[in-house]
Amino acid sequence: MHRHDGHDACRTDARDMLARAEAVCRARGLQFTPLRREVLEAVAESGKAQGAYDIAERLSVPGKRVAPVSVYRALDFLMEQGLVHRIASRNAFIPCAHDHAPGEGVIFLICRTCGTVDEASTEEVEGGLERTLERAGFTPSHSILEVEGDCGLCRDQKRAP
Amino acid sequence: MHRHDGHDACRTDARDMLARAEAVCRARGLQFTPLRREVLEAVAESGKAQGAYDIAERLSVPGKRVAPVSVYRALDFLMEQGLVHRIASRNAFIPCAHDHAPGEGVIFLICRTCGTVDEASTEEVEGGLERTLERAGFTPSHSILEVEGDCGLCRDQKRAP
DNA sequence: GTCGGGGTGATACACTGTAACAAACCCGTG
DNA sequence: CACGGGTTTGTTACAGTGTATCACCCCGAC
Repeated sequence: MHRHDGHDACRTDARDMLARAEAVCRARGLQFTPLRREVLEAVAESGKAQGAYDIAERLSVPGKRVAPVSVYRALDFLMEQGLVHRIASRNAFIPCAHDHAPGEGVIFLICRTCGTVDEASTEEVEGGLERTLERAGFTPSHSILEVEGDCGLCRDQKRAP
Repeated sequence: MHRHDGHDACRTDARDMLARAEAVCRARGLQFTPLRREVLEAVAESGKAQGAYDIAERLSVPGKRVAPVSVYRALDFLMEQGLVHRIASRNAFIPCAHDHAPGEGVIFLICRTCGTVDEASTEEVEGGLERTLERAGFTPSHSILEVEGDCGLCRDQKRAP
């Protein structure tokens, strides 16, 4: 599982992500264009979840404006390739921090204090969730699991300020 | 747990809900105003999740327009009292179908075919979720659990058309 | 070359939600 | 009854999120 030892760790993640994204696209015969790279970088450069408009603003420089619609298209692409996740409760996006085991879902751990979003595996809830759905006669296709609270760092800082 | 035997069942639920809402407000010394009643009725009259603007339109009649902002205020009130839930992945609202055991969460079962939203208890995933959060050093304050898929009725209809 | 498809730019628009202020209402008190 | 304070609602305006549409560009295939 992915853990934030400190916020500098994200920088390293970003480099890994770009390499992974490049590999994924090459393997699937898809284009990893400059825009897509820049959007992925913008998402990856912060542990926090980024709004599409934030990304657009960050990528815009005097003379070259990146419109939100372009960001959305790049994000759609990146999400289809599993490189970016959408946080429904925040209307925001985060880089996918790790390769997921096939068939396994993700729990998003959203820190309400520092805004970072961590990922955890669903392996320990999968069984109970399946039983619950089975009992309800429901056939799942996609699950959203988002938990808001305080991450370890912020909790410690509150306890010993 | 709440089960949809057929869509007519929702009509009955709606009546129960209004009675319960009235009781809850009286017990807490809060006003169950006509607007709040109408909004709750509008939400309850359909098993589907309703958008705030849909509700506003449904409540508006020639000569008396209900503005979305009024609907939002009523929804905020109803959510605070636990009478209505918000579905984050749909930007929509549903009536709360049952009294929740204290300290227990809800899983929303969203049918992508007919749009109805059912509720299930989190009791069978609670343990695994707590262990996962504990391991991640994360202190939860609020969880969102939404599953999209096919409800029993729609699955049966697909299997035997 | 030109034809076609994917990607991008640009504008406009739809949908979702909130801020701010005024008017109406309720209710207890003097 | 009149007053005063809190709550609810109406109204307008606006911020934030996401999509539709069309034109343009690039590049590879025929």
